[in-house]
Amino acid sequence: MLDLKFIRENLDQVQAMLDARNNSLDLSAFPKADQRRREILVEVEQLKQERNSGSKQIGVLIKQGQDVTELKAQIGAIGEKIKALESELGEAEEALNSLVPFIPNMIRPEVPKGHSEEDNQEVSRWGEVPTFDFPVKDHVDLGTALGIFDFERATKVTGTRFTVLRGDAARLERALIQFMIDVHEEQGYFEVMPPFMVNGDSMFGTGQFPKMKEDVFKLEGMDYYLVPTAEVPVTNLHRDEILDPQQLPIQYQAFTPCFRSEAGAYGRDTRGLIRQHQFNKVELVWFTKPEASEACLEQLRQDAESILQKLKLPYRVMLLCSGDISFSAAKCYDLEVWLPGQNTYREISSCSNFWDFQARRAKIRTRNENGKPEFVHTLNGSGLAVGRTLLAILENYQQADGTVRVPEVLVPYMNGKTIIEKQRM
RNA sequence: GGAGAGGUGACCGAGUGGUCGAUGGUGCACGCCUGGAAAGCGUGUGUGGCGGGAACGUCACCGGGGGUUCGAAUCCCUUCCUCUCCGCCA
Repeated sequence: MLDLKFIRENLDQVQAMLDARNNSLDLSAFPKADQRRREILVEVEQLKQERNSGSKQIGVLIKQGQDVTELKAQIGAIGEKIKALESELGEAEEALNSLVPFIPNMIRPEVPKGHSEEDNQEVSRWGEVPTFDFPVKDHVDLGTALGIFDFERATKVTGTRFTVLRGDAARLERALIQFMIDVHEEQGYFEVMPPFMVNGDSMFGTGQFPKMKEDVFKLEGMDYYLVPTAEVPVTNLHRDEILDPQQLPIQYQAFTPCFRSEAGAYGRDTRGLIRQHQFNKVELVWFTKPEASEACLEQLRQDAESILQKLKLPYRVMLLCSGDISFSAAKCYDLEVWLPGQNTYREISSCSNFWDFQARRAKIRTRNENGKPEFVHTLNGSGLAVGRTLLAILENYQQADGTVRVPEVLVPYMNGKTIIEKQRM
């Protein structure tokens, strides 16, 4: 959320940000509602002051045994006025509440202007795109032939966009999770395993709510939601807290499944593991002092990249443009892994700096040098999306006979297994 | 799920309608004392909104929301959470 004062004093900048994001949110109601709120507030407070001192006086007079009937009536009348004004105040606040939480984050100046993912800026590339002297299969064909995926039964058991991993694929998924956590542990991340359901306040804190309500799964009759990413429970760990500046930066990692309704993606990526309602992810989350966050984003990105490097998967780094960057983010890098089956790079990690946007929503603060509370900066990134990593391994490590080599660093996690072959059952 | 007890400031803990943003203690900060330290003594020590250049003023906040009242931490309703007992259960 943006600071009211900031919006008030920089409405042009906020509008320019909306334009850059291709966001058609209408700010025209803001100045009037904001001004009205403050005017009424001043008036209400003045009346309350009168009431407070009057009430105190009544207390004194009663002790002295004097008659207070008339004064009571006077103060009572002030109370009526206050009630009326407060309902007006409520209207002004309602107007602000239906607008301000829907305003996305300001964007860092170095973020390129653009309309869609076409305009994202390539920052770097790592690794050699593999060449094959046989017809390349995509992960669906590979996995189905190997008997490590069962899409049909997953559809029977649950529905579309779910998958059953079998045998070595299930093991590889667990191996990847364990491997990622081990690497990040060494990089200084403290592991937490949070709840996989969160309440509405947490969803608001990280910016999923109120705007993206239709993108998450809600539990019937409860204010509980399946986590769309570990970012939500982990960032909200410190909601309503003032963090000791000496503890910063705090670096967490968390493995969780992620649940997404994919409401806006009906025809897209219907084949295979790319876009599922449920997928696993190891998430990295930072809480930093404001002045440190820009450097921390670079570190975070490196930490995520290191997983791809150790797995020897070719990838490129994209700096998202203003039209493609998410609601809460001020700046975001996507890591895109090479997928031979699609002959293209696909997103496998997203590393974002949220500035003080989430911290303000979730009231996560620290203290500055003068001991005054100030909002922290929050950052997070996938390190990495596990399902897409598995898919990338299958496609990049496939062999002519349809088997798949296990990346060297994962062999110990696979009980020494080096090749994934057709499953026995 | 049934019965009961609670939720107060960084922490402990008073406060059951009136000058209470809240006694006291611990902790913390600064000062005095000391060769130095401990002890002791003194002073200070919440957050947010609004107004103001600032000093400061004012309003709000005693789990959340609503109500009664001239006035609520204190009374009523509702909701969430914690603890104890019973039930159920991986």
